[in-house]
Amino acid sequence: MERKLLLLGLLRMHSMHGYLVLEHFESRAAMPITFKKPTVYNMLSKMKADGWVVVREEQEGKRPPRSVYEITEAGEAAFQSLLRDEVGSYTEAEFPSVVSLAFLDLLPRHEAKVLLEQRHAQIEDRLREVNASIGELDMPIHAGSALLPLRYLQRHYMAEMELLEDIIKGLSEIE
Amino acid sequence: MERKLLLLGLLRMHSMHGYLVLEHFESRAAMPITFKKPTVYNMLSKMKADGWVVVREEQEGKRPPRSVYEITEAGEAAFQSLLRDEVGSYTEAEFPSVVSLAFLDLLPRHEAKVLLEQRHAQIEDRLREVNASIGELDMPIHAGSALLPLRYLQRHYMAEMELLEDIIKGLSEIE
DNA sequence: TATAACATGTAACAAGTTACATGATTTC
DNA sequence: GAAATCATGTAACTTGTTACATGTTATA
Repeated sequence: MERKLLLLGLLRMHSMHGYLVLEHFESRAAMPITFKKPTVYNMLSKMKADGWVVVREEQEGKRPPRSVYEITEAGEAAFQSLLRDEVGSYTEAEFPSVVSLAFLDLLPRHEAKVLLEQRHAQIEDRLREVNASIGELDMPIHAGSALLPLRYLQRHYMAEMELLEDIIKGLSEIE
Repeated sequence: MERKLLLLGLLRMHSMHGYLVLEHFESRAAMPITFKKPTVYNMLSKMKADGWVVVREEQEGKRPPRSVYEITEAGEAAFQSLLRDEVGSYTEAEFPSVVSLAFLDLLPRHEAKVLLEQRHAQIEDRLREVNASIGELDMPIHAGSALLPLRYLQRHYMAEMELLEDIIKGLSEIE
């Protein structure tokens, strides 16, 4: 559902073709969720079948023709309804990477430390990416609620890193 | 992968039958991830086919017969290898419920507030569940790393609630 | 002239879910 | 005697991914 909301929300701002949509969602630079190519193209044709969008063929110069998707009234109604559903309800996130922490004490202290530091570095990279994409926006103060997901990701990564630091510190101390 | 790790980790502590495994994973009381019935039974038979577990039929009194799964040496090796993979790497979580926040400013302030309060109440319920299951463990201090996922969930829910409170406060102030 | 970027899709597969199906036993 | 719990599974479906397939046009 949240994928539909997101795609409709994007098309609502600007009509666009699939390839452009992809550029928005192939990285987690703006959203804590990603789409792959076939997902986007499939969703677009499903939305067309459902009457949520209409398609217009466009050709700029000699480039490959584009199918530009524009939201319809039915699409806008779907968006409004999805928005209310989604804002008012909480869908659990799953945290696959937390599972393994339950078995941490089975690893030799030193090995655990090395592995957790690896993990920490990976999260640090993601945080840097998010920071970068926030920096790229002009006047982030005026960006309104579009910034919330990014701020959320920032907070989340920082919390994860703090947790790891605590665990690593704990491992070192008891030695 | 993390599901396999978790299932192996459980069978490693105690051999058990599918129904008992289910009781561990149908709620998020101990892990930020859940399994449904067919998933558990399918995984168990896959693990059997892979030689990670052996099955023993057991009958207690006149109850339905149970298939008790016991981890093998190959299963233990798989567990050890999965554990190292998983601890050392970070798998992104997706946050479906954050997506809709990007469009918050499209809602009338008052409606947004009501919906966010609904959501807040739902998270509060989950937090209560987690707190309860931590309370049920005896001597949580000695529980070792098994407690980490629960503490993680606690932190996560609290952070989500704080974020919502901030947003709600922001909505009220600008009125 | 090779490679990256532009542009769109299909087919086969993977993972997990819902709904279906069955049957005994304990508890109310 | 009905309902909940114990116990195991299959079939069909949903969602999303990887791999396959194609062709043009800038760019290095």
